[in-house]
Amino acid sequence: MPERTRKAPAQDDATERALSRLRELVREKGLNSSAIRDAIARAAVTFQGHFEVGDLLEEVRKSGVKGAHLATVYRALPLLLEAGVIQQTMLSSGERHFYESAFEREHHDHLVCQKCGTVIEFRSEAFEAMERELAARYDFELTSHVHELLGVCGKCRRKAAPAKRRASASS
Amino acid sequence: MPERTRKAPAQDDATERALSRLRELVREKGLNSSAIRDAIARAAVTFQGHFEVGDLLEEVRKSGVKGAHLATVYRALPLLLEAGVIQQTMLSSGERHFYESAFEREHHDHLVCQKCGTVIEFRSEAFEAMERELAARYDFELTSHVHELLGVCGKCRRKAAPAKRRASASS
DNA sequence: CTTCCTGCAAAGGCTTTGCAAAGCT
DNA sequence: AGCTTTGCAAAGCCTTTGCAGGAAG
Repeated sequence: MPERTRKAPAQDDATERALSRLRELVREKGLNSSAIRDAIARAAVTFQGHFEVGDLLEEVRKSGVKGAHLATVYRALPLLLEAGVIQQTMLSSGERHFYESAFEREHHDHLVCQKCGTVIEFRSEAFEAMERELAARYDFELTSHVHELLGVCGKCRRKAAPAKRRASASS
Repeated sequence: MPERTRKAPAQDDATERALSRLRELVREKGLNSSAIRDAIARAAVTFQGHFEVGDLLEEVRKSGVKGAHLATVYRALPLLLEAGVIQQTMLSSGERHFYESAFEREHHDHLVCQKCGTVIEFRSEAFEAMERELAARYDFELTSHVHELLGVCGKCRRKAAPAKRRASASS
């Protein structure tokens, strides 16, 4: 198979490191390790893009684990989050719960096209600096943030608005 | 009864304007007006702070409308949103759906204390400017955004930190 | 009179939980 | 052995929908 799921050479290592980290957390908590949970973690780290719980389960099953159950994925999620393997994202008005791989990735935020659903990640040190400043002003200790810009991408705009001739409707 | 729900003199006017706007939208859509929906709208505009659907229903009932039903509130929500009477907010990781009055209010974002739940609103033109710039860079036309800073407020920090001498807290 | 609105109840999604069996250490 | 983990099914939220009667235009 041509490089379908192959990402970058460093990625496979990262997956392993993520698994180690998860196992470490599991050990710290005095829990047991489990092949299924590892498979879930692996699927989560390797997942390209944003996913929902069902997507993750599907991915796990694709990876060979046949009996995996949705409840099990749900039960694994808190651990994955705590281990920093995944993080929650808030796409599209919070109607659904999305996650994405978060291991050894820099924090980033999202630009979401409301027409085609395209998600673009962006990172801006300037934003972060301003956030820190703002938090300080309110005597807050920041732990995280959510920053999502909703709009319409250029492609969709050109597709939808070729009849843009300043007629009636505005804004 | 003393000024319980009295806010500012301009606020009552705003409530009426919000109602007018809603009625206008209703008329445009060829729908009927209804006392209950107005009561829901009124409760929404007057609501102090963020609320969920249940809170809104409660408020409506407090206002004298006894039989109001949850389904009715749900059915009114899209209209209130479209009329710009309320807007959705995305507090605390999108696990629940919050709304807040949005009529004739400037856009603002939130700073949320994860310990005590306090929500502080902030507005920063600098942020907005940067967002516009960033959107432009990606050829996006912005329609809205979500920006929420999560952290711990000073009060909670001072409350929690000094007593931090417990030994084996497995938390 | 026709169409919309409402309460009620039932149905739908998604997520969590109780249980007993199977698995890890 | 003594714990955790899992599948399964049932229970739980929150939200939506179908229906019949009441209200608005």
